[in-house]
Amino acid sequence: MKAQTGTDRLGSRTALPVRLADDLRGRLAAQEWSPGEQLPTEADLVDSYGVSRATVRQALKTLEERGLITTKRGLGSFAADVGTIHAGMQELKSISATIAEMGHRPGMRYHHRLLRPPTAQEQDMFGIGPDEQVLDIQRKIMADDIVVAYSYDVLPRWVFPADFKPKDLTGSVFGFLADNNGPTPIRALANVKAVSDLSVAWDGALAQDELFLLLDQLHYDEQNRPFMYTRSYFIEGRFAFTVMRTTR
Amino acid sequence: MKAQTGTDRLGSRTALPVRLADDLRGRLAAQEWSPGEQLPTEADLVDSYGVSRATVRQALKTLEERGLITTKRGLGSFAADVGTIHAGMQELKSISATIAEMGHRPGMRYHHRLLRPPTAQEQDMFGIGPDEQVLDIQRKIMADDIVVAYSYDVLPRWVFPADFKPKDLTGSVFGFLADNNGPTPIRALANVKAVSDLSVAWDGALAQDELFLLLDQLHYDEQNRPFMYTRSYFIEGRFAFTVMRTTR
DNA sequence: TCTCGTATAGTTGTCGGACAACGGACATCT
DNA sequence: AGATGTCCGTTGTCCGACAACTATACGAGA
Repeated sequence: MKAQTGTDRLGSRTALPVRLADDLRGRLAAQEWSPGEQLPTEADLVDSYGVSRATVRQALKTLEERGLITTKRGLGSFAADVGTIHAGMQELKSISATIAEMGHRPGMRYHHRLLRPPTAQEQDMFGIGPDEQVLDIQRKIMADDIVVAYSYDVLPRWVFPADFKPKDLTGSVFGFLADNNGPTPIRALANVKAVSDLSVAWDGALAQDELFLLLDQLHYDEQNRPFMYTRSYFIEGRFAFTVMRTTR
Repeated sequence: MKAQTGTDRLGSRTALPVRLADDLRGRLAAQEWSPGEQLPTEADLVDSYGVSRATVRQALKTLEERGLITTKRGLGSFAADVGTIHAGMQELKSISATIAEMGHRPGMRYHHRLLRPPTAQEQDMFGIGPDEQVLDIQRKIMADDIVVAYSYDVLPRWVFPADFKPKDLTGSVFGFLADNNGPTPIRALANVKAVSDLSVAWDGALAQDELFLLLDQLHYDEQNRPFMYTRSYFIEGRFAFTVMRTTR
């Protein structure tokens, strides 16, 4: 009767509040409640989803932190007006997934990918020795065949299978790791900068005064190990970045 | 004995989990636990702070979403290694407060501030009529007397007291609103862009090829009303922006 | 009729206790 | 030595209860 065993009205086997939050997010995106309108009360959600109030409250909390709803004590929760649910810079997803969610066709073109010894900085960053190798990637990322970003990535050798060859990597890096028993990204610390550097593009396909939004980020896995460093140069104007800022 | 009535080990009258999270954040910043080290268990925190486990869990949850700790079922919560606690772009604070937290002395210099009729776009954005006025602000924001940003702000007239004169506004806008019964910012939706436009600086104090990180944001209050639109041009390199990106 | 305080119902915030699910450590068996 | 089972500590989820808060309705008094 309860959702303990698996599927009641929600998906399969991830954390219960996460599934509930995702479901509500979908209903919000579908405009089930117009902006400012009151959502079902916590008690109603408990009944309709068959989960405990603690679970409901945690799901509502994350939606509130993401700015999709506001909750007022003694009154209820209300839908915020964010017409298009913004993907949001703070959600950690692969660039390809983000492009797909925006309704475009993701693609990529590898400029090079090779195994090489790590620099001193990379040894320190990944906690590896000078004899362990790293995979060095340079690629273009495209949406509907239009270049939206140039990305420079570095990963330590251990994230890949023992018999890995650089040529095996074709599509999304995250996708490859998920399929090959690699680490799962849990979070990333990103530095955001504005840059204007002609040399980021190796194909000379850009205008003189091209601007980039640089996301300089280090990804961590479940064990809190840094396993991927990326510098992604997004061509200004071809990719929208939004951040929902909330007070704690 | 319990923290119900007010202060036990925490501050005064904000939400309990928020106070707890802030306290733990401080202890984390003070390196009370080294990276990877286990924090007290939820049961321990319940005892030491005199709050319920629900409160403890909610506080830990927000710390986890901010990337300060990681929690593993059956094991415990562990301090993440983020040497300097990054302010974070997703925390909604006034620029002045952020500068102060970074250990610098905030300052600002108003270029102009005047009441004027709203543009059509502003009427739509704030939901006001053409006869209501808006306050138009242009100012420089400084840290230790160094200019770090140029900011263009627009607020509808109703956020200010009836007898308000533009000259009354001297320091932080958020501070003024808090002191004068104005709306409290709850969240802001920010667009992040890289720009290179000489005309943003009215004092001609910038070099030719100056770069900016533009935060184009709309602030909302508790009633979900937009009440402040700001375009802040941060001079690249003088202000660090980080985003902790997490999977939901 | 209007104003003001009070009662009331509805909702979220916090509390306490309980059990299930999970991961590690250790003992046991083969 | 290696595999297997058991125990124990911790987090995940559930349940029920009460406090705190808000808006509304109502009634007393002017």
